[in-house]
Amino acid sequence: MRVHGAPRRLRSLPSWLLNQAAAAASRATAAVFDAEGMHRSQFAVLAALDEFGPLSQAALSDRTGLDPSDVVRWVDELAGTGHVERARDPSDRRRNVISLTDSGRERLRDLDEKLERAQQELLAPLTAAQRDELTALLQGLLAIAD
Amino acid sequence: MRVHGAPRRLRSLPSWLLNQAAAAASRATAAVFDAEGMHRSQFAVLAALDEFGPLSQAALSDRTGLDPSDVVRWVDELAGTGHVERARDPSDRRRNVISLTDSGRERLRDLDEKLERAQQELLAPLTAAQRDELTALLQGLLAIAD
DNA sequence: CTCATGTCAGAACGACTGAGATGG
DNA sequence: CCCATCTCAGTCTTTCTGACATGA
Repeated sequence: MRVHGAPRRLRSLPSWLLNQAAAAASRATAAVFDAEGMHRSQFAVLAALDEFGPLSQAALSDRTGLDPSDVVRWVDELAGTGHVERARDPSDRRRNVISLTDSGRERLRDLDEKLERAQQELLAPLTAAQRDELTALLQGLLAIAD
Repeated sequence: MRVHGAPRRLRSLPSWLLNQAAAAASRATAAVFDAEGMHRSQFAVLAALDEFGPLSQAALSDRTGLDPSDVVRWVDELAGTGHVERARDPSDRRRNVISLTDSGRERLRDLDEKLERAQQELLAPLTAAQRDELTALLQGLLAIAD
């Protein structure tokens, strides 16, 4: 993508810059996920399960921001590849309890490393201090505390 | 969207933060474009024409980052609403010369105002200094000089 | 009855691909 | 002949909507 010659109106507009930067970020991480035969959203699901333990699909939707109907599909795939397990919650039989398998945990560690390298690549034009600052500002914008 | 309870792995990952922030930015500006019956990409086209004067569609694609085949459609619509004019370039008859009409220039000023308000809303959690810093960091990330 | 949860099919959208027509 | 430009049709992806079944 050519952005170097963009009009000032665009290149000084935060919403446009965020969209361009997100596109660059997607390109940077796509290679990782493609190589692993895995999808971004699946990584989000694995991350949520690793941090919070077994969760219902509704809780997974809340934690990841994924649409509930999409959680169905990603969990289907992750269950198919053995990275998570789906079980009925005995205490509330509407719910599925999704839990991480050892294989899922391994895959997550794999992805951590490779994603870290992708971040370095994406953020290459920035100094270490600037990277931290950008991260902090984005967290602030999204009202997320780190 | 619920991001407040996202796993640390996600909420400290710049590529994820950029995607979430871009989604928030799209939501903030969608209201403006919808109300004006106009699309983001049309704004980008108008902005490029206003800053650089009449351009071929290929040049518009370069300036805006839009796909050439999408430029066709947006210019179609903008010509239909009278905001731009399409003329054959006499010096190279493969090319269309797209130029902004007075009506297009007016619309652009309209959008400037309303988009500015949308930015304020989007960036509300940040101080003025932080907003400038975020803008500068994103420009740096995209290797854009302001 | 109501609400929450999970499931499914498909709509809507945006970004892109490939092929063809025209002309330099 | 090769390349640039524009156009069109259609794919691919992601996200979301609406309807439904099950169960609290």
